[in-house]
Amino acid sequence: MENLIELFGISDDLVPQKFKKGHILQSQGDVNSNAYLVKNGLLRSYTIDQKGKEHVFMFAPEDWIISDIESQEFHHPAELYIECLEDSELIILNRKHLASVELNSQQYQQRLNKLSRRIAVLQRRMIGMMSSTAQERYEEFLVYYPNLVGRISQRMIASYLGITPEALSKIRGQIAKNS
Amino acid sequence: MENLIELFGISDDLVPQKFKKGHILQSQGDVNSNAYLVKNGLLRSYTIDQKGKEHVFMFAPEDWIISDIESQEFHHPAELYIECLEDSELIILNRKHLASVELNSQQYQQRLNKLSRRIAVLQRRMIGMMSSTAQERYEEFLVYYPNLVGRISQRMIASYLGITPEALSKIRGQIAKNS
DNA sequence: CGAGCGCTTGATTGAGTTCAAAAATCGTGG
DNA sequence: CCACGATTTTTGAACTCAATCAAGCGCTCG
Repeated sequence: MENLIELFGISDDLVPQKFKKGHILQSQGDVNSNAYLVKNGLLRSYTIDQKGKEHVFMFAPEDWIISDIESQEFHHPAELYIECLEDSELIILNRKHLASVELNSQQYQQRLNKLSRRIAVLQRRMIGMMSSTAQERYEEFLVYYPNLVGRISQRMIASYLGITPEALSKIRGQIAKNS
Repeated sequence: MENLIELFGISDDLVPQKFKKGHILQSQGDVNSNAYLVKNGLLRSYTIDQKGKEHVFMFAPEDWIISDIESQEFHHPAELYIECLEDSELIILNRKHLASVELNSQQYQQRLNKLSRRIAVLQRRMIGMMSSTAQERYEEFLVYYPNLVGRISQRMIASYLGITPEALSKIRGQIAKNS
């Protein structure tokens, strides 16, 4: 946890702030987007597509950092909403912190490492999306995020998996039957 | 192009090597994986799933860098094959180059920038995968990679889009009819 | 206590897959 | 440069997984 903060080369003025469940930290289209370090609680990022449907992009429980990278790094309008799924305490990292003064080599390495890890996760998810059925993806989700399952509504999990809540409910019924 | 090499802090011993179309540079399971900088030609990375089906993960034309990040960065067995789709000239960047001696701050920033960009691309692709039909994804592909379309077989494009070649053929037929 | 939200269940529909076979294109050796 | 075999692309019919539509149950929190 401590080293997550060191990652940004700053430790003053980074006081955790409290937000209520349901609070939307930033919206699609926002230009000055932040990154959020979760001290405790749970966030999600998501988009709303042309047809008005939500798609969860990622969840961020304790010790995770969440942001719209494209917006934050390239100053584009954000594609993602970021929302509190629980009452949460967050450290807000704005552009000033992120594009901060000279970092040392180790801090850079840590940042590179974090980004690489995220790419690895996305890579696995993309491949799963292309090669696995909804049921297989759900079972994989249970394995990878066992501690999140109880905290997140089925609706959100379905949205993360790229299916409808109805489809997930049927899959769960199916799994329950075979055991 | 030049600055792509500078990105790795080295300019000696990085001589382009030639490979024939069809050559497989690395396979699923390989542990000592490299990154490949394409001077000219065209590469793809792909996996083969449990059912024996190929899924194209990305294409890399001139000036792109391609690698299995998880393998390269975290020393895991590679999940991706990397293959030449055309006769190609490549600069091979092995771990020694990538985990190289002290980079300067600008070089680090460039690397962070490259990784962020790749995340942005993956993010867009994931969201498209969840919210768009096969036809919409194909049309978006035509817009984003107009210069690749003629160089890549329909089979590969279908695989990149996450559909079968038959489905893509029907989509193309449909589009041709309406114009 | 009631209204609304989340989850389930069932019937119907539809986008894309699978299987099969024909037509077009590519590449290689003669 | 042509011819032949192999691969790619197209087309069609049957099928499947997940979406949609609709209705009902159970909570919670207001």
